[in-house]
Amino acid sequence: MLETKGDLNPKSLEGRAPVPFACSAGCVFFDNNLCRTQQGPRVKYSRKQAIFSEGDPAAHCFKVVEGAVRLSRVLADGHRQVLDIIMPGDTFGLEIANEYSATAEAVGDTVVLKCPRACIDRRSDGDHGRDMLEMLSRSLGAAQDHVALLGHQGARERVASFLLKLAKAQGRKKSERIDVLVGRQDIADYLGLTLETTCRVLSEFKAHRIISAPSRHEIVIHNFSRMEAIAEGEV
Amino acid sequence: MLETKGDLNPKSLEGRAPVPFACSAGCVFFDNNLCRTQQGPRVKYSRKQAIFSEGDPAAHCFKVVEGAVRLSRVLADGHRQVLDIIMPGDTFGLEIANEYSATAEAVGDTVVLKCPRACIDRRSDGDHGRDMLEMLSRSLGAAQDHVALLGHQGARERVASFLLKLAKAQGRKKSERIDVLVGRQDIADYLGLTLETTCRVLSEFKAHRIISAPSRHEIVIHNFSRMEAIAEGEV
DNA sequence: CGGCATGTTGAAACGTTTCAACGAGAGTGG
DNA sequence: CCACTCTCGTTGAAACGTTTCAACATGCCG
Repeated sequence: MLETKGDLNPKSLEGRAPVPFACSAGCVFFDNNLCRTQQGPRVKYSRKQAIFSEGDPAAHCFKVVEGAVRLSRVLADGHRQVLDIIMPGDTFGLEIANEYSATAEAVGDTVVLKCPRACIDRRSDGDHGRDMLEMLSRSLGAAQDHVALLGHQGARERVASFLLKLAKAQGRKKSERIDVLVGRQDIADYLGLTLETTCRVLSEFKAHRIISAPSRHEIVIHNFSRMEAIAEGEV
Repeated sequence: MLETKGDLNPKSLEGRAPVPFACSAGCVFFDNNLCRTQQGPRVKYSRKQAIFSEGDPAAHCFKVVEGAVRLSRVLADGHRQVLDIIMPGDTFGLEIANEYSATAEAVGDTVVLKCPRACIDRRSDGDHGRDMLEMLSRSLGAAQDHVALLGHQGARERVASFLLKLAKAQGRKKSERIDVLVGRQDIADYLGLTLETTCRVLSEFKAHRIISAPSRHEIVIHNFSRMEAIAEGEV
């Protein structure tokens, strides 16, 4: 069930190899407001399409503009671990090794910015260097949070944390609708749980009227502070 | 039971604030062979001493020269998660935020290199920029490996992976003695297990003659490939 | 030598996984 | 438009592994 991967948008800067990338002072890739300005070398991927696969030569790094990207790895035993769900504004695929260490796939229709790695290698100076450090640092922080979550938390805490993460990423305040971008299996693989356990916890939250689920892909958090308490382990 | 923290060595460069740091072209911090060359702004910490604590202003970043450093975080529920055990040659404490997001403590007597963050901010260019990216990238890779480990692995796999990680970090080949730098509780907190489970797994390995433990702080892996098989989940 | 931190082992309790069955929704073709 | 199928989600009951609680062993340092 492999899907074809690569650029959907033939007009991306990708093709013009010799001129590496407009990566000097004003490189849009490093503009944190980019998601709003909507300009730059945007590439579109459709639902479930692979952006790169584990082991591919790490030729570009990316920033999510719209949609979301699932970063995952398949373990020796066949299980899949979702390492991160990357939201608009965050970056992925910035590797120092020559190969990607994980697979990135679009979750729903997704727009990303693509920056050739040559640009990183040649011009990792000044503000760009700092920006890249910042991106990596943020990814590292997210990974460490993830470790802390998987280390000592039960199923309830994990699911609650995930919902709060989604709510925060989508800028939601109390009692607002959340778009659950990914399916239950993805949530489970991200949280290190089984699909069934994830489902049961969600049902439990529903039963306690902490959330409701108008549809498969939407969740409303009715009791935000309760949810935060659960995430903190205050059963 | 808080221990006093800070420099043991008053002669460290720490005090001479106005002259930021000899961080130009030849900055030793970025020399990957540094552990061998043994020169530079070395600071010594003794067993269990804090190098920095979660929330402290992130004024320096560090590289381990000798010994090992435990990076941990205390969660809301009081549990402690060990995020990483940092071995010679690897870096820690490189934050973009203004505060450290975890606590770093020396495991046994430890020598580290200390680089003021000002140096990072001002001179994150050229080769240094790349080196820093490389460090962060390596930390990120380690964190992602850790996530994968905690996500879908049982106690046996976790302990086996940890022992192999130690062996690798110490450059051991088959059937050599490993220095278990940290205590059982640290191993447990790193692996997201309880002290008892960790202990039981170790005992099981001993019973199967895969390892032996001459002392509390030493382990010999007798059957390396068996250990690797266990780490991969091939029970 | 005592005293305390650390490590080890046992048995019961607990939570998650597994296996299995069923339900609901989306897309397809008749 | 309906019936079909396929994927995805939901729920139940038993099996499994880890945690918890408790007791005991060992090693280290005063």
